[in-house]
Amino acid sequence: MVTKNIQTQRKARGRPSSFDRETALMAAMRLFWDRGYEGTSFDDLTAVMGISASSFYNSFGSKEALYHEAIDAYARQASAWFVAALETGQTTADAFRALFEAAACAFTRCDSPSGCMIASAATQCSPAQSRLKELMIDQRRLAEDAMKQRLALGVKAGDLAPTTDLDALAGYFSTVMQGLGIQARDGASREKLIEIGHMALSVFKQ
Amino acid sequence: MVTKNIQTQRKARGRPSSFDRETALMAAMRLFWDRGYEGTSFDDLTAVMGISASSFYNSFGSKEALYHEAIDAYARQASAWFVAALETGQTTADAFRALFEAAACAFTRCDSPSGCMIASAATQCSPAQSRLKELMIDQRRLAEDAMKQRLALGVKAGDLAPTTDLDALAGYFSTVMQGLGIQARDGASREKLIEIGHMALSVFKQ
DNA sequence: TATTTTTTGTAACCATCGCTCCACAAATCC
DNA sequence: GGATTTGTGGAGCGATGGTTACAAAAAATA
Repeated sequence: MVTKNIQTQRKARGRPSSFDRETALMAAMRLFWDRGYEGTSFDDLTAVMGISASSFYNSFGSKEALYHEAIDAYARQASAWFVAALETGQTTADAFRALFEAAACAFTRCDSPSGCMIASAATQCSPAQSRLKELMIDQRRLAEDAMKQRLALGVKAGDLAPTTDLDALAGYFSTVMQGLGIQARDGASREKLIEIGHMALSVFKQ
Repeated sequence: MVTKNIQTQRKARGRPSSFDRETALMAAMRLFWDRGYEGTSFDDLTAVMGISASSFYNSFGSKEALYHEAIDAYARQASAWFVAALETGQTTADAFRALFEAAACAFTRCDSPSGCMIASAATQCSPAQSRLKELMIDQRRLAEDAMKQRLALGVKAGDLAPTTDLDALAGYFSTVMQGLGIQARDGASREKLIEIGHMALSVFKQ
């Protein structure tokens, strides 16, 4: 779909784009992040991206295709701090402490919409968007899996009891993470989110 | 807005309704619960309510007014188990254990959409629905306040340390509750939700 | 300069959205 | 029965949704 410049020497034929694709994609991502798929209209998108309808379809195919790209971009960006945090510290508790602190920061950046684009997406939507709904469920599952893997590492390291129910614990942390997304969306401060994250770590003690 | 039958003796004038208002409202509530406000179309509503457009406006005023009624109905129904659970048991921990178990049950009933109608509503929506968004934020705040009050009772009863940060703890439980709503929406089983709720209680065992 | 390739601007398209109007139907009151 | 009141059915409205068609514009190639 996207024409690759295999030979950077050869210049592109045809009329050049008047906009930067990546910049436009980021703008679209933020709008989707803030308003969700159904809450974001086509006109809002083209306005914030600074392009016309024809350029939109020429470059991104459709609204749904653009949403997919936006989710991918967000997931890449989010998994950066997500994975990095989980690799922080010595103990499993340290890692999850870092994870929640990173989430609290990511969910309350002044240069982005609040909360998590994935956590609060398509929880309620029309049947026409059932495919997107499933996609978001998968994305949330990916995050939960990543947490589970880190917990398994903790068991292997003797950090956690071998009897630890990894699925349940990962589900618990995933639940807190998703809840944090909603709290952030509702205007909770970064400090409040961090405090909540710290409280969630009390499952480790005892 | 609604005509009250002050004198039950006197029969209602005019052509009688061909549908039961409460039944239609419940049907609408479930559809909104499942699809959200923007995800539910006018035609979907009239279809599931079994009435025509004119009867719809005659009885409910507008889509938004109906949504308000639906939210009120849900809040009444939900606060029933919510408040009852918080009054359960001796200790504060008992009360919250009951609360999470009640939530787990309420969020996974086969005769209703999964999850919480309020927790996952309008987290992402178009600016046109900003009033509804604020309404939902208020509703979520009400739940958090109720939890905070129960925690304060625990301090008064000597159940919790006087130094307990009630706001933070209530925020934490509220976060877990909202996360449970998303988990349920994603298809988590009742057992999983209960397990997660139990883990959330570990904040009590210092 | 002519040709080819790609992007852009403009103007529509068609379905759906929430909603209104109005003539008619069905009940009570006098 | 006639008047009054209230609910119903159906047609259709203006606005907006996402999408497409088409020709002009701007670049490389020949």
